[in-house]
Amino acid sequence: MCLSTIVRNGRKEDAIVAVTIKQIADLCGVSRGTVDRVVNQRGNVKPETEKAILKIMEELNYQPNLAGKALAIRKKSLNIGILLASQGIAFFDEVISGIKKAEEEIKDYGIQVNMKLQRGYRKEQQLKALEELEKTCNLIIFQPINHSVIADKINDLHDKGIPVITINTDIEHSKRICYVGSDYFEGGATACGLLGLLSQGKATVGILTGSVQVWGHNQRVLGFKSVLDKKYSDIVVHELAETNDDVAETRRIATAMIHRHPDINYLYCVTGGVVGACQAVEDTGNIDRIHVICYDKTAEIVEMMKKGIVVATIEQEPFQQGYQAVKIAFQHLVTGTAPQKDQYIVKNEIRILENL
Amino acid sequence: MCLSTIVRNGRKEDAIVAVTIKQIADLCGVSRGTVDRVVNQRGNVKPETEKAILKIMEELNYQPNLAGKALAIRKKSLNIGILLASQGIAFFDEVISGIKKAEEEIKDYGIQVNMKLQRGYRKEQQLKALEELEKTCNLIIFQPINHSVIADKINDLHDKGIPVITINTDIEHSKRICYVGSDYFEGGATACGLLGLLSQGKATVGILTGSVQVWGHNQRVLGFKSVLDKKYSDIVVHELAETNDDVAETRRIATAMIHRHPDINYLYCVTGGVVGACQAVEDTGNIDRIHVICYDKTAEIVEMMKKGIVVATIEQEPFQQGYQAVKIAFQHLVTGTAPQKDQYIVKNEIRILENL
DNA sequence: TTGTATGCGTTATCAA
DNA sequence: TTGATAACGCATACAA
Repeated sequence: MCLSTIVRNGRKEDAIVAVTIKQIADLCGVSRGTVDRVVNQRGNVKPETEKAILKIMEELNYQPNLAGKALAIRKKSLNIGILLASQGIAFFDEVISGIKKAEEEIKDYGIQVNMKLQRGYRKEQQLKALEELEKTCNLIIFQPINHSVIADKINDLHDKGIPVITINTDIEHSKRICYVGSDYFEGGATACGLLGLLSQGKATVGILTGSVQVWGHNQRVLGFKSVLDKKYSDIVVHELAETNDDVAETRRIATAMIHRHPDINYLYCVTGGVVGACQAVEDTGNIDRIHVICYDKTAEIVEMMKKGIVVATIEQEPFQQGYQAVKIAFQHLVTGTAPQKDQYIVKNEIRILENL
Repeated sequence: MCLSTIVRNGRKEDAIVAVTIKQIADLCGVSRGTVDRVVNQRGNVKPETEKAILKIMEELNYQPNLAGKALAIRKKSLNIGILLASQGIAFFDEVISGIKKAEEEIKDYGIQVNMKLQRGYRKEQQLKALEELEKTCNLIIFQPINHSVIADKINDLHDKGIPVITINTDIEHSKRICYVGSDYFEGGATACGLLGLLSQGKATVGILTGSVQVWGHNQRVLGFKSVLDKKYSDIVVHELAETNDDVAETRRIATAMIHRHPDINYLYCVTGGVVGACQAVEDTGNIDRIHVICYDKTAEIVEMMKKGIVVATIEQEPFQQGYQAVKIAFQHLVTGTAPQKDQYIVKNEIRILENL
């Protein structure tokens, strides 16, 4: 059903009014209670009446009114739990802004948001936090560590009736109801496409990844290489080194890399520690010759863009990640229907100094 | 007031429950009706009681419940009118998707959306459509033609109690309550920054603008030139030609331009007619030498990106333009408060083949 | 100047 | 297996 009236060239295409339970009840000659039982599948309805009601519902394309539901649901005080390993990572500030914005929009539906922020990626710590949250929450949004223990926990929660939405990072073999985050492979492909354009197809690259254990990091590298293989035979990748997302380590590793391969003129930072790479470029006196391509838009990265060391960075709509995840959770809690998509993929956005 | 509970390092920061009119009434020892009169400034309240109620409202940070308002308001059936000069312009398809999405979210609040799509930019036509809409709508979202007659009409509507939100294009000296759209100057700056990076600071450019009469087009050219002057002394702009957004005309003009200046290696399309520019590149046998930078992501532009003629395009979140405009309109209608910002600026997003 | 009653659409409880 | 009724928070018409 659609409330809108679209007028094209003066002809009205449609104009319909919403249907209520009361109307259906009247049409079927039953009470609102009975219709409610059918709509929400509570049982205890004579098969024939149920069939009749379903038919009318179908015909009139009944869709429950959210505002009405909201008011009625209010007493139950539903709870959305959120768990992020965001402590100390600037990227998540925007994610949290998005969460807050969505929370603002749904708060009148009596739905609380309960956010836990952790530091680091230890699976025991994450499990413990999940067990805390499951006591009070009706749905959990979190950024899973890629380990089977976590997947098992998700399935456990699911079976207990607590749906899980993964955010920022997905996990395989789990019953999470959907994923909200970026396409890391595309992110890697974008980096390579960009590097190809900036270097006019001829470059020597050092890749600094966080950890070869992390799925997202690997996906980016794979995406990068796929474009490399397809389009750029004159772009050479000399090395791929692990930095563990640490600035100091990145600085050391990048410096050594530059010394080993003096012809490197691009550093591709797959994840954190970007500032370390930039420092290595400065340390070795290569500001004008070596360019850095990376992800996210932290204050430090913006600084490095102003210095001309980082020439471009790729963002993945952090605000939207938080906003969408909460809105989808809300929809699921209030309507009870499964999300329309298995994955809600945000965009990989290229930023240069001029469109920061 | 905030419903959320944030736990950082195990410490709860806050946990509050929402306040209702009923609670305030009880606390003040008055009836709900009286509180309602104060909240909605309907008058007829003894100054002292009003003061007391306001004090409690302040203390408890009362914020009306949208779901409750929605249900009560429902009988009035508020109407949002939308007017776009979008017929035949692919860009607006996404804007309309955003409008539909927002409409979906607010339809249960009893608010209808009434959308009029026109072809072309004649001010008489636009005035007529506005006069149609004003008969039935409580708020109008539209894309104004930059003419004082339209500004006057906006003020007229405003004075009649019909607030106006401008979308995609803004207009000066008018009482529109806010603008939702892109920053054209930044869009131009982004194009130049990108061109600078791709050409490694050395290029010869032909600029194809739509019309020097259109404010947005000019802003882009100004933004482009500002970056040019600041950063790129080796980028030369040979010509700036008007194409009136027409494909055939763009093709003709661009072809002539290329013949006049055989050293041109970049065409910067400020607005429509991009395909014409690409055809000119093909016609003159310059596919490998001349690159096009443009705006928006239509099917034709994607084609030209695959061919390698368009190397990058800049999008301005068309979906968000539609979505945000309607959501802001909704907020304004339901809460009666002015929008928080004067301008809601969407991002200029750079797209290349890999992150389309 | 203030209070009361009713209804918006849905859910939940109780009685039939 | 059903129907009636009372909330939820707000707006409004009407009564006091």
